[in-house]
Amino acid sequence: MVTIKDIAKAAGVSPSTVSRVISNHSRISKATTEKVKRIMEEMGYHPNLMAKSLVSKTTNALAIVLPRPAEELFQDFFFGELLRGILAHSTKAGYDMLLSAATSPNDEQETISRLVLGRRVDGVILLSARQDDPLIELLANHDFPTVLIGRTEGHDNIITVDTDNIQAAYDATLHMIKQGHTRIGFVVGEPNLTVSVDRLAGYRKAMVEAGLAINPEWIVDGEFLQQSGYRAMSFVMNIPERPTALVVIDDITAFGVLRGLNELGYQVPTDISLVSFNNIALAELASPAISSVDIGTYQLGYTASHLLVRRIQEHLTSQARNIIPHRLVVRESSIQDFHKRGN
Amino acid sequence: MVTIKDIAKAAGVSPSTVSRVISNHSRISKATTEKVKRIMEEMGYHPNLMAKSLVSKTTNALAIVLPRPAEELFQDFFFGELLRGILAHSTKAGYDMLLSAATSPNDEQETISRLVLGRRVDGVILLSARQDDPLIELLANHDFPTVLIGRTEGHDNIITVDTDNIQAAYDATLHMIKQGHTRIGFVVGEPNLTVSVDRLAGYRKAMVEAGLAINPEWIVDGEFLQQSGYRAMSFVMNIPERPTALVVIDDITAFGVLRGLNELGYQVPTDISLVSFNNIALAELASPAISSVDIGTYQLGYTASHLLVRRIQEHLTSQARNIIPHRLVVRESSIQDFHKRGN
DNA sequence: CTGAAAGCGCTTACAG
DNA sequence: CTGAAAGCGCTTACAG
Repeated sequence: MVTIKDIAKAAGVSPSTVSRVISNHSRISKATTEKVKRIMEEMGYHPNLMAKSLVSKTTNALAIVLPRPAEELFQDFFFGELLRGILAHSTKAGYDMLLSAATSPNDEQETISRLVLGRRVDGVILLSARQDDPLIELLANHDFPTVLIGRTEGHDNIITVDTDNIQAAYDATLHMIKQGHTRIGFVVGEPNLTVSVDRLAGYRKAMVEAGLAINPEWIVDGEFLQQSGYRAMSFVMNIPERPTALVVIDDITAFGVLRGLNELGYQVPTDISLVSFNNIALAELASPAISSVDIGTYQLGYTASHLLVRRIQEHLTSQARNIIPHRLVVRESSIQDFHKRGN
Repeated sequence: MVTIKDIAKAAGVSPSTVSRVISNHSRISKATTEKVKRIMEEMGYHPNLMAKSLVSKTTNALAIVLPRPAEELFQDFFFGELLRGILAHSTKAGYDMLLSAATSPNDEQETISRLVLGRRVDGVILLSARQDDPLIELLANHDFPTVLIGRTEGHDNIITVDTDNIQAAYDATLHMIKQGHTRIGFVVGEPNLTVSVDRLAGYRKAMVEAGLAINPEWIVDGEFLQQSGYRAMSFVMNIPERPTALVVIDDITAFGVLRGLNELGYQVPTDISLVSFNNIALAELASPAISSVDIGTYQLGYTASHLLVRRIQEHLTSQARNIIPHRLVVRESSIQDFHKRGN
């Protein structure tokens, strides 16, 4: 392991000078700079990042905290796309990303304390928000640079990047209403995630504004669906006044819905229309292709990293709440004509 | 920031003693241990991980190197599942994971040098193997603890965890042959990935052993497929002696194939049968459900982390090549009867 | 069972 | 433009 001292000795200068050359310090003669750089090259010098961190009190690393249970999350392309956006920026900004998963809630607290209070990272990105998340509490109390993808209340030192999920669900539902549907159902997700709460609210809002009734039986449990798409859909389709359209919490769930309907012999969109959220790559490859609200997932991730780095480097808390625009991508699953035209 | 010195002072002992309490050193009196622990709790002490790393010369962190272009990889559930397995183990073993993406090949070398030679991590997991990968070269030359998910040749200090892809493709092809197919095609992936090479080889082997001819036109370019599943499939289905079955490089590509066939009005498996690889969660939710070789993706990841940690902690190079067993999961896409029974 | 001292590899005022 | 010195927060022989 070649150190700064070795370089200094070989170059006939002091360690301080070598250090200054490395950090492009201004007042170093060109001659020295060149000589030192040449020798570093020759001797294969690489600065010890730990030593650097210790004295600079920065790590040039960020942590991504995966929502528990990490078991499921990767089943969703959504997180992959989010990671892609985060990494695109953080790599460019010169930050390493630490991926932190926790098995239990206690575990999670401990892991984060260790990383954050142990100064292993300079900032944290939380990938999802629960109601009254103790983790957010912890980070806010320490005023630790944090960006949450999602929303939270009552902590204005936590920067958030989010979709306007109420509006997004409103738009999706309105799309169905415009297609002439009046009996529109909603397939819910995990209830204590804010995203679930918001999307359901947007759906309700659109229905109410359009003067349409909501039959509680039209609200389908997405969790139940996972166990058996067949039975869940069988139940929905046998309600006397069954919905003719469904707004589905996310694309993966929509795949389950599609599958259940298929097994029952129903056609989408002829028998029932579908729209969902996130617009993962496969939504387009489903048969029929699934209409989905594109929430700019990559952009969410990229922006999260960007805001976090800015917060760290410039010590300025930017706007607390940042919204990434969404847009509905209409495909076969919600347009009757698509099929009839044999598209 | 409360340090070991602060604790020492408050507890009326030396910093050495505090350090020993933290690391559960044997010969420390119970009384001192308890007092120090209590005070650490009271004062909210958290060890500075960077300082610890500097002196112990270990980081308790591993790096995952994402294959370039990171742009695409997350589009595949496969990597998510792999990450899940890796994290499951590394978290348990007390290692943090660093996620490293590189934009360009040069960049990649530089990033890895920085992490590895800068002692930021104790080991590296490479997620995919190319022919003559310079990264493998670099890591092998430094004898740096490395696990490759895939295979490589001529570096016996690189531990590998892999699927027997030749056998897996052989099995998948044989499955088709047993269904009575004689004209079986293959949809290839990126040609310079070893996994592509191996799966194609396994397909050829099965065909040759069964005495079946391979028409070069039956080998379909998966890359071309991405641009237009429609045109790629249209080409295949219009070959005079068109294949009646396709072995597809992976599930995502199979979705593209399915989509192209659908647009052309062909039925799977009635008109053409399909089998693919990886068995991502969505394979089961496709319509029809896709037959796929389950390669134990989670297990691949878990094992990779396990072997790496063992290599680091016990300094023993385990078996260079480790194979995770695979098994074919048969679904509708390759069984005519499935459909006829209305399953 | 415990402490004083040296050191891990770097940075950064301070002085010249 | 450059160097000597102190220090970041920890660990670990060495000595008692």
